[in-house]
Amino acid sequence: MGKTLTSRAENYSLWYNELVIKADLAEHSAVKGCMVIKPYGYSIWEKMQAALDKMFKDTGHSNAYFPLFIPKSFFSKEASHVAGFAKECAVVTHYRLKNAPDGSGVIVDEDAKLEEELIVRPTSETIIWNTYRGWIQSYRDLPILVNQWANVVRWEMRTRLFLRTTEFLWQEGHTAHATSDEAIEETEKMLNVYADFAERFMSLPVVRGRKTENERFAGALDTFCIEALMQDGKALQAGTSHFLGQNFAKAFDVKFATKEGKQEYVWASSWGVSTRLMGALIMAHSDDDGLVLPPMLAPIQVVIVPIFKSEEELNAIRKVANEIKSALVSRNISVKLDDRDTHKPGFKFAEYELKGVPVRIAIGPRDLENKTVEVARRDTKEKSLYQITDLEIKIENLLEQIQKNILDKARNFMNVNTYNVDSWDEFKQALSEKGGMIYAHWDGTSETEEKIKNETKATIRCIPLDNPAEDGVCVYSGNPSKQRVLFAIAY
RNA sequence: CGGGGUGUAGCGUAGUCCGGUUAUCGCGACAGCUUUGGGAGCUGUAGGUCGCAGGUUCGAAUCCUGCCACCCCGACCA
Repeated sequence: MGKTLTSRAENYSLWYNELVIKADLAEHSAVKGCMVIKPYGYSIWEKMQAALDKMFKDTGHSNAYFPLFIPKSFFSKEASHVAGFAKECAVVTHYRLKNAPDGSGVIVDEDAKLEEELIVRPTSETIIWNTYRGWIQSYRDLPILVNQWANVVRWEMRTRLFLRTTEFLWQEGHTAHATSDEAIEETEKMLNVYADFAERFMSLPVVRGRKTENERFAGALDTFCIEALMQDGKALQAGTSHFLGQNFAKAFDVKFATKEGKQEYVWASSWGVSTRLMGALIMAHSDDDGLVLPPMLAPIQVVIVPIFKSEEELNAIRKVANEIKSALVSRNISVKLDDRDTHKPGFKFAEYELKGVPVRIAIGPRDLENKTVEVARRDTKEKSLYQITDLEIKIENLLEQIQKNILDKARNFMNVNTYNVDSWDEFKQALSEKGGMIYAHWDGTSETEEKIKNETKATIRCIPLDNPAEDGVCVYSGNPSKQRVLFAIAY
């Protein structure tokens, strides 16, 4: 069979690439750096979207939609923002094609040059804040709590399916507030929504923290993030939430009248997660046999595989299988009955393992006699015989257990691979030997951060929010430090 | 964007250095029979712009030029 994966130990990055393709999540398109998200992969993304969208709505946000194109001049208005994104923008310069005179196809019509070029959005702060100017006059118009689900384009030099693609899907929340405190509160609230989502739905433990000045979002006063640890010991930034201060309000002249009748600039936050979460999900839990999906995000939670020798046997099993299916569906469990007679059970077992279906129920003639089914869980590969009575309740419990077990396993992995380091030699050795999340003292300067990055490739992922104060000396410079920060090699 | 590698049927590949009948093999697909509690067996059939575009040549998968895409390493980044 051609569907065996390269093992993680052999070549982690090859394993990842093969898994994404063989599990039918996505494939490369004809366009450099852009992927086709296939139905199975997209249905996982839809589950993520649905859960996040509900969390956004529950915290008072509404969805809206802003244009794909941004006038180039908008980017000049916030200096650090343009500095951060200028190098990776796709630019629309013309609006028309024409037939080539030599009949070789179509060419750009030079007569159709745009007066002002349009940028394909790499993020929407500028177009949104330009719009907000018209929406906000008074403190009564605030806060604005808006999210948009959209695609964005960042012309990255090196791409990888889901982890970094030229075009990607994401959501971006953009909020406007009357006070700094309120905007900061929003920034932190949404960071917590992300962390909560990661743990509850993705079974992914994360570290919440604050970015250093170097790693801050272009145009933000403060950037918060959640960082997760992948199985190869590298960290992955899984979501960010920014306190933008009044930077965009000033750039786009968005002021409001306070209760006292004074004109003041509006305070802002923005926050986002992307299809990169798919990459995090895949890399955090999957094994050498394929995908391992937490039940809450699995498109198919339970697959039923009949085992039969004859058409009559299949019919008898099908009757029981359909009863089980209905019982499970009535408890909101998504079930697929794979009664194809064109593939053998072993083939189906392997296929659903590759695709990460959390629970498999096999029913054969023996089971019909004994009123049992064979239940196999994807996370541990354990198989056991279940009495068919109240099966839906048992399966519901099992799904919860699997969800929890995957989280526990990931958390344990993170704990084992998180450690304190107190000297430079130890730091370098830890990075080259095991990777993982390293807590070390840092003198707080960008110079030191930069030097550490150049010498080891490790970056400060964040200054964790729940960081205890602790006196120490910087592992690199030996200068005094008040707390440890989180270092890792990152995706 | 710099360095290295790759591109031959849906997938994986031989052939490329050293040009020469009808482009190799396996998996998969299709048909039939036998099978079905961990990726089935046998027999037969179909499937190819050799990444794309030029060029050299009597003749190009093979040599030359340009381009496109993917993979790895760097720089950049969610």
